[in-house]
Amino acid sequence: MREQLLEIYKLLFDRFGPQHWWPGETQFEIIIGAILTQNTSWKNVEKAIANLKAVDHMTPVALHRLTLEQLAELIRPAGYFNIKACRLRNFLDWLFENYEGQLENLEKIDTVRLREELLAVKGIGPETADSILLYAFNRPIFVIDAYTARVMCRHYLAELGIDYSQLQDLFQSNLPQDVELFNEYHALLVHVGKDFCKPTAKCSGCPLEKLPHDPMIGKC
DNA sequence: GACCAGGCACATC
DNA sequence: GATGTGCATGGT
Repeated sequence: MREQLLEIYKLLFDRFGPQHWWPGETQFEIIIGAILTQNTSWKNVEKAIANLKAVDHMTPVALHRLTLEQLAELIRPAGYFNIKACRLRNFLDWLFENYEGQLENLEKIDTVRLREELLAVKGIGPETADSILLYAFNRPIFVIDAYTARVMCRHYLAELGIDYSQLQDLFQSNLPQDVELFNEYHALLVHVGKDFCKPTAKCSGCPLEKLPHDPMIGKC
């Protein structure tokens, strides 16, 4: 498995190069983006982030001062705006009630505990927590998403229906615990997932095309 | 107009 | 524990 995972990484990196993830200017913006992109295309998230920046509210203090209604209106383009406004508020409440609203106070928390605390925030699930850990806090955690499952299942490297923690363990136990590797690998999987590995797409031109695969495997 | 997009919580069985 | 459903905008 280790060799296969490294081969896939090499094929993807050689074709697409570094992805420079996460798209976001600050640690806080990365976190906000991670929550807003839940089941939503990044293009829509960009509009919501642009709205927040346009009114100079891309900071914990400014965002925490908004009413839920104001927050929801600003993030409307990202979809699910009412529920996501609550989720952002939940995160901010946790940050202010426990860490004085300072992200730097989270830096000293060990990875296992920080993950548990993030998961305890209502609206932050495994993928969102892990995206925050890897991309905002540079912790060696491998992010799993729908694209990851799709690519792995299509190439017979995981069973259909494999759950989040099993798939995450597959990567983390077979790869060096390297933040940069985890960063690029996940970003590359998203890239190939978008371009070539849609449920009904053909594999023609995919850098993984030469590997054993079943093009009929779509959603996992 | 149908389908999909970088999930998650909750209800029901 | 597994499965189904609501949440919502915007692009293809």
